[in-house]
Amino acid sequence: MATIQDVAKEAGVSVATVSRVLNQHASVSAKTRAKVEDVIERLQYNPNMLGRNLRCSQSRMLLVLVPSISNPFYSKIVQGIEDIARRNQYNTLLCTTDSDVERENVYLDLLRNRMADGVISMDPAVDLANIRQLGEEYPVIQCCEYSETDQTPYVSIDNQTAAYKAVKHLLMMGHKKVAIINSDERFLYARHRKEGYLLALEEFDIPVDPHYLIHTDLHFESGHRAMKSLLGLEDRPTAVFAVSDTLAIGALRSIKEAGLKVPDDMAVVGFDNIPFASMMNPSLTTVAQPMYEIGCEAARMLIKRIAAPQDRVESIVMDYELIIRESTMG
Amino acid sequence: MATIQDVAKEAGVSVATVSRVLNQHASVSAKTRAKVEDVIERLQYNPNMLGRNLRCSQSRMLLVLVPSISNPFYSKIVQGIEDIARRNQYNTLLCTTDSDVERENVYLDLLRNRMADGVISMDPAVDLANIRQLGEEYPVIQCCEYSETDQTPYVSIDNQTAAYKAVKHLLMMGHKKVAIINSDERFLYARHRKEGYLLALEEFDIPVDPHYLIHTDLHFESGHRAMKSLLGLEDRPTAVFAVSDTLAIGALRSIKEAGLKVPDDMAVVGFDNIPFASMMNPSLTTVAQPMYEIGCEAARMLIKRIAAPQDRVESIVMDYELIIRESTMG
DNA sequence: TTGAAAGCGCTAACAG
DNA sequence: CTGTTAGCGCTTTCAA
Repeated sequence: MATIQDVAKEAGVSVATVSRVLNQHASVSAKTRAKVEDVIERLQYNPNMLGRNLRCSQSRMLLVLVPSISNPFYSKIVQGIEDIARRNQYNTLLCTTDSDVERENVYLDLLRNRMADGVISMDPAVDLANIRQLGEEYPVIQCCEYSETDQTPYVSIDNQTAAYKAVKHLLMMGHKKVAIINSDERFLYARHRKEGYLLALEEFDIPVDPHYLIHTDLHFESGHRAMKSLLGLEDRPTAVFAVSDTLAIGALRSIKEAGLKVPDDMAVVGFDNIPFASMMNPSLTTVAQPMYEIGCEAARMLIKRIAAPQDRVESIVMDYELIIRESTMG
Repeated sequence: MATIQDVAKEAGVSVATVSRVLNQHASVSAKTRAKVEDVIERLQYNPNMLGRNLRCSQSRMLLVLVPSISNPFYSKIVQGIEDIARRNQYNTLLCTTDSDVERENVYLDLLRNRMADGVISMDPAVDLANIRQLGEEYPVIQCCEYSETDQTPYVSIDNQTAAYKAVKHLLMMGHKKVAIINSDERFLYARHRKEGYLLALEEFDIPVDPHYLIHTDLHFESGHRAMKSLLGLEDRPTAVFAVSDTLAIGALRSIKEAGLKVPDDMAVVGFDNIPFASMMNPSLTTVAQPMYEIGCEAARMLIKRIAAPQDRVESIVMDYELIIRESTMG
């Protein structure tokens, strides 16, 4: 394992010169440069980033906190982050928190340890007070889930309006009994989507039935279970709005197991438009989030912030789109 | 940002002592330890890993190369890797290669740059000669896809027998016309699964119809397209074996769009048993790979290898299981 | 255009 | 049990 010293000695120059060649400094004569490059090639020299990172006090690493990597929604966002990171010579440290505050905190140590130059947090479990304080000390971007009360920049969509439109679509199709399978309301997006749901009901003068309000996590087993309990209701709904495609997919399965037809017996709307949504049978009506672009924007914001920590970074609200498919329009 | 120097000065001890406290050395008196820990707390000191890593010449980072993070098959494996890594104080550097050799090579530079202590490669696109050479210089573990000719340790399943059993299941149900949607045969697992397919056909004295052999990538759009062309055949098959659940899911969609019934008009078997497989309508018969455990084993092997690079590490062949569901058994 | 030298923050001999 | 010191590999003044 050759070091910069070896290269310098072999090329008959100082380590400073080798470093300059490595970093494309203009102030190196063509001849010297050629000589050094030749030696680098011959010795198969690879700069040791551990040394460089210490010296430069940076890791060129972006910490990305996701609740789960299994949900294709997050994978898509991560793809966007990675692409932008790579283009800016950053690497991505992807960490799965399972929405566990403690685990999340361990990962945040990577920031404090200087193993990461900044963090994109998608983790709804985040201790918000914590994140805010962190945001004052380190470059932090919130993605999808965020705190309304602090200044940490975020990228998200208008969850309330999006949910409102999804539910309105069901109501316009004549449904009077619409349930919602929501996630935990400690998450802002869950609160917002519920508000949208309520707004739509109100507009159509439909009273809220508390039995139609279910809270759970995002796994499709949970969607499956939620739908099952909905189907067991005395006065069961004719349509359901699930705040995540994974939940909706679980719900579809439940309905099929009960021998019912979608959308005739039960219409279903999901949220996110993960790639699987269009492959389902029936295909899933859903609110499409621009997942990849959300990731890209978050990464751009973070990189900007790392480069100029004191600059103000504007939060971004992205567009969404209701995609109508078979699960509501047979 | 306090350094170890600050702590030492403030506590009135040497940096060596602080370092000893940090690293839980037994040889520190309780009193000194308490004093130092108190200062650490007060100064909110966090050790700078950049310094430690340089000094120790390690990054405590595991490089993980996956073709794609969108395929739940890989996400599950990555979960296993991450869990084991975390338990051993390693972090995971997850990199998506898109099966692009060049991108992969850029990521492998992270090894050469000492930004990672070892690598788990699941990338079928890997330049095999390359990986072998790398394996001589660095800790490398191959996962799922591997080279038969070199000594780099791997963890995988017996793809040939697994495919054989999957196809045999179809043949036992009376199918005489069984197609295979395979991926690129530059991948060992693709060659093995095809061999298993051929073996089963041979055992049942069924001649191979070249029209029933399709090669493509793993996206479900590709499965969708492949099935469509299969359905367009003059003498179309009555069953299909897809070498990945994603392909099978695309195929299911195609069949439904053609107005045909699964499994009556067309039986479908997938491979992997990703979580979505059981949620499909109809649910998908598939070969279950122990994805999570595969990841765990790969991580264990790598960590062992990093600790003792010269020790021999045995490759592991894991079990699989054919899971029969509605897509073949109505 | 180049080199000498300092130092990023940490760990680990070695000596006491 | 604790301190002194060297040095991991690199970049970057500063001076020549």
